[in-house]
Amino acid sequence: MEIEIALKRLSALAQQSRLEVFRRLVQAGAEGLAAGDLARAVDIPANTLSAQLVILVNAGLARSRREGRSIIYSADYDGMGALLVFLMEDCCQNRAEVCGPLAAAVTRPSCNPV
Amino acid sequence: MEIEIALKRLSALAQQSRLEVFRRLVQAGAEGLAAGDLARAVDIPANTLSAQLVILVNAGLARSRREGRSIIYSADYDGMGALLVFLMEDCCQNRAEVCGPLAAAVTRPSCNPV
DNA sequence: TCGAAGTTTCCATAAATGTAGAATTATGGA
DNA sequence: TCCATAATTCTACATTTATGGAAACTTCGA
Repeated sequence: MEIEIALKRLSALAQQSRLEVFRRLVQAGAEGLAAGDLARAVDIPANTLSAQLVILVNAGLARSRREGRSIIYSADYDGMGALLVFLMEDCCQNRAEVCGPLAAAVTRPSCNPV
Repeated sequence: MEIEIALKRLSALAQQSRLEVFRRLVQAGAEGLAAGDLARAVDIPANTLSAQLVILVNAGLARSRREGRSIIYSADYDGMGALLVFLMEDCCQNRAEVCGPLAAAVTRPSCNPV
């Protein structure tokens, strides 16, 4: 992954409300959440949230689609996975000290559903 | 990990020169690098770099120690590992879509030295 | 005790970011 | 066609962040 993209994604996550929004999107799964519902859930004015969502989408961490009058946002798992791989490989050079705790997390059952 | 700490670490990495500095520190390994050498390597004025290093240390991504007249900086692997675990577990809920590519990375030989 | 090397702190300035009111656009129902 | 709903874009303002010159601090060798 190019550094510029990694920086964009890191910046997108490095902000209180955007990180919370992203987590909610992950929880919501593939169906996603309408912008309005999201705004109510995180208690942020619709236009402010809209600006945050633009940043997440632009960073490749979320997607949007229209459904009637609503616009539905969902987490971009591929984008997030690629960021984690970048941090692990390019940034940390697969150092055992960093891999260790992560290997434990990645091999947990929740991470490998049947 | 607390959200606040995660945000601090993400912010610390979400900046061009700091990300580069962190990568160099990872490359340098446990011995680390003197602030001055680092400044020359990344071509940044000493005082500017110093401010960046404060941010990395404060975020728990780097450590410093004095050696004679020099101050040696090194990457904090534990801090970085914890951030990755946070992103994987708390943030992404160990979703298989995100774990997948990461599992591949984590099981590579370079990540599990003899 | 002095001076040089290495680094940080102080400070001011420029640039980027976050926020939300008001206006605008798109959609669907009456 | 008209209205209400859902969301975005425009705009301005306040806050935060990045940057580097100058001064100060610490360490070591002469």
